[in-house]
Amino acid sequence: MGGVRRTPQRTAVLETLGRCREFVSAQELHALLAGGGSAVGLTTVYRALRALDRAGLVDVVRDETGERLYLRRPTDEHRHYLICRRCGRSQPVDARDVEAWAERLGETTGFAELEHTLELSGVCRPCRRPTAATPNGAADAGR
Amino acid sequence: MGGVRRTPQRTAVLETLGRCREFVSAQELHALLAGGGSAVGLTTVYRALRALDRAGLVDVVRDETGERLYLRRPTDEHRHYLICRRCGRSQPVDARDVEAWAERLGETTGFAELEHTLELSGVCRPCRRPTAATPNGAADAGR
DNA sequence: ACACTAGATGAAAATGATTGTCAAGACCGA
DNA sequence: TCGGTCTTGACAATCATTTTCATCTAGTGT
Ligand SMILES: [Zn+2]
Ligand SMILES: [Zn+2]
Ligand SMILES: [Zn+2]
Ligand SMILES: [Zn+2]
Repeated sequence: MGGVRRTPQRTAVLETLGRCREFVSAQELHALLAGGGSAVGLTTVYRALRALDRAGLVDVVRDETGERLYLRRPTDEHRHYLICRRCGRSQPVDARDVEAWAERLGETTGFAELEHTLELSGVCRPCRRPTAATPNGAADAGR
Repeated sequence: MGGVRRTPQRTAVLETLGRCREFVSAQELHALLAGGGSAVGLTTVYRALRALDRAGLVDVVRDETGERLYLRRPTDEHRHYLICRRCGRSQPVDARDVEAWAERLGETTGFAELEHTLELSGVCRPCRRPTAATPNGAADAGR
């Protein structure tokens, strides 16, 4: 009985997501899918992403509005990213120190089943230009 | 010209928030205010909380649904909290190591104006009872 | 005390991501 | 091939938060 079933929709979602080099929202992914032939229902995109999240195959961050953004994860352990508030570019950071710190937290606080989310943001070098004004060359690359 | 104006509504929001020992949502705060004589419009509660946030007078966390929760901050520097997923109890943690780590991140990555949010959750000791069943004594304290 | 105006209020409507519904369709083992 | 289970997707429903906009007011200057 039962198991996760292989369907063209899920395949499409995973493939399209895999092609994305930056974090994308469910809505954006849905649009991308619609654009490239394979139209998948928005509801299905949400469900697929949630499944991928549970399966640990994607990293999830929330932007300032609370919207969830997904990125296919290369490794098998969770990561944290530094994301540019201007252009959306993301860069994985080495957070092993934080991971260790978080782990230790369980022992010192008496809390169990610890979980953590760490959102890092800033302004990347390319996005930092002299005086303002300039509408930023490659205007808003991506999200 | 210009400035923040002192109004009874803002006073009420700040006072009521100050009385809360745990994180509360804007909606909850609005209900509390309505309960205790001073009725303040929901919109105003939202605006007041946003202002308090900008002023750095409150700590803000987002629960798993993305809803924002506020707690009046005792000190003048930001803090991180470990929050129980069962009862909502919160406990400030010493995150100086993480703060230092985050600070260093700017130098190594070239990103500027770094910001970070760190959400920690777990299950507190009182919420961990033998086998399930028992509806947990002080059933759901708070949120 | 009075007038004046940038700020502030709040009821109601809009927004927008996410989830629930449920009938119709597809996968896969027997 | 058959049937039960898992999936899909159009659409409606949620729900926190934001906009709108007409009305009010704190606070400054006269
Ligand atoms: Zn950038
Ligand atoms: Zn981590
Ligand atoms: Zn607890
Ligand atoms: Zn911090």
